[in-house]
Amino acid sequence: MLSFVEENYLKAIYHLSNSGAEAVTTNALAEEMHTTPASVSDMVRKLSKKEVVHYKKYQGVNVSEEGKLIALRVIRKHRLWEVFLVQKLDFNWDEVHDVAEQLEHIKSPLLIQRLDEFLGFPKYDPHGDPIPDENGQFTESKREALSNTETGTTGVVVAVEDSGTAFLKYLDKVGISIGSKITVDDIIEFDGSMDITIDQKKSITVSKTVANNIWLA
Amino acid sequence: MLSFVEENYLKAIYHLSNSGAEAVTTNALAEEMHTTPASVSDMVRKLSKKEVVHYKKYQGVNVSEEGKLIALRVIRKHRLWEVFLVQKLDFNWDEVHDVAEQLEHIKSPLLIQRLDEFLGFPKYDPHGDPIPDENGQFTESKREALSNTETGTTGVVVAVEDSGTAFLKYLDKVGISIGSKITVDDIIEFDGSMDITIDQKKSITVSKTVANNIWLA
DNA sequence: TATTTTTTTTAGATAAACCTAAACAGTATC
DNA sequence: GATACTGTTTAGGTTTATCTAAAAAAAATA
Repeated sequence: MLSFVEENYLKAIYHLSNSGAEAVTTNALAEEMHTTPASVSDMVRKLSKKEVVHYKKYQGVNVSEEGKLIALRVIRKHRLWEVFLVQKLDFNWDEVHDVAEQLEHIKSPLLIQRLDEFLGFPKYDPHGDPIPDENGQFTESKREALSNTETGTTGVVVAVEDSGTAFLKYLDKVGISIGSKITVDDIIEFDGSMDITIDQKKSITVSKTVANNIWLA
Repeated sequence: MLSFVEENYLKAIYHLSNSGAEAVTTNALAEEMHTTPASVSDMVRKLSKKEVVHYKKYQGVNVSEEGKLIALRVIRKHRLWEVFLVQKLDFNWDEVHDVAEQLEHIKSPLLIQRLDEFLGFPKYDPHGDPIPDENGQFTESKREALSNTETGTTGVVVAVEDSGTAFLKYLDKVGISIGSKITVDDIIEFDGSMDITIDQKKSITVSKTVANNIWLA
């Protein structure tokens, strides 16, 4: 049985190795965990002894098969709680993260099973991120960053890459949410910004940075 | 901000001083917390420095006004989560305690406020124990043990004294739950057992022991 | 290739929550 | 009132997760 802290490290390692380099460096992990490289070295050695990560000195870390499953179960809990908070308790999607960060560590398989059922077995969280099942399996879906599409493309927003408050507030302001239908009207070559129409009503221009953070399907 | 462990000590001190002696002894607290008297001494000194308990060496402990409010807020969270587990996630009332023991330490005033609202501002948990408000105030209610009533009395079950699995299973079997309407048809003087009617439908006989553990209002 | 810089690890310390063993305070018994 | 007993506290040690400072390894640069 892993501690809260160990679970959080595992989640961070899984997350980092899923978004870039194959081996997660000590410094990157220290930054992600808001701690020092020295602390990371200690913890990683401990996780390695528990066989939930693969680790060789100076070579970075990666989750083991067992560690990956543990990380995915924590992610599952996190995302199910986010659905609960938004759908049942009327939280805004930018208010849920800190609370879900706590709730994800509650240990009770029955609780998660019942919560899943209560929520109607959701497959995506309020940010559009997929919810793995208890075996760590995702319901696969093809998706594409808005910034990768061509003029004339139409798609539905299924996820956002950046879950930070600032970005979500911006999306609320311009009227984009999960489920919004977006049509690409024009792409400005100069800076990669895009003219888009939201739900066939409102037309706006979004920067390349914004377009990079919106997933369509 | 208190740690999980400190919150649990505070809850235990509050609980013990509310059910017996005025000053809680080190040994009693050690037993309640499943730890050693030495550990209790350490912790109590620490809580005293934080001014959440009153403590003089060799004289036992008691919660301070501030400590009492903290303890009551933890109890509030515990009981609200119990209501959630039973009402929304279909837990049996004898399955909720361990999970609520974890959930009670989640720190988010907004979460508790919204949960309270979602549950319809319940005043009692599934065992009939009263839920304090955020200021530690209980909604007072007059209640009476079934065993203390007279023939002809009608009342609603508002609480059970014994929350053990065996008793709760028995109540489920005979069809008594919180909210059941009970009419006292006859009292057998010989052993104090009672003939009662449940919800104006089913008539059964309950022993004095059972009647002692059911609260009516 | 030698040297500098960056990254990573180790060494040694700290705080929280616990432990065992020993000392001390308070109470009961003779 | 001295002695024994029980209850409580202190002393010293452990584990977990952190830190700073220093050492070691790897990478970058001259």
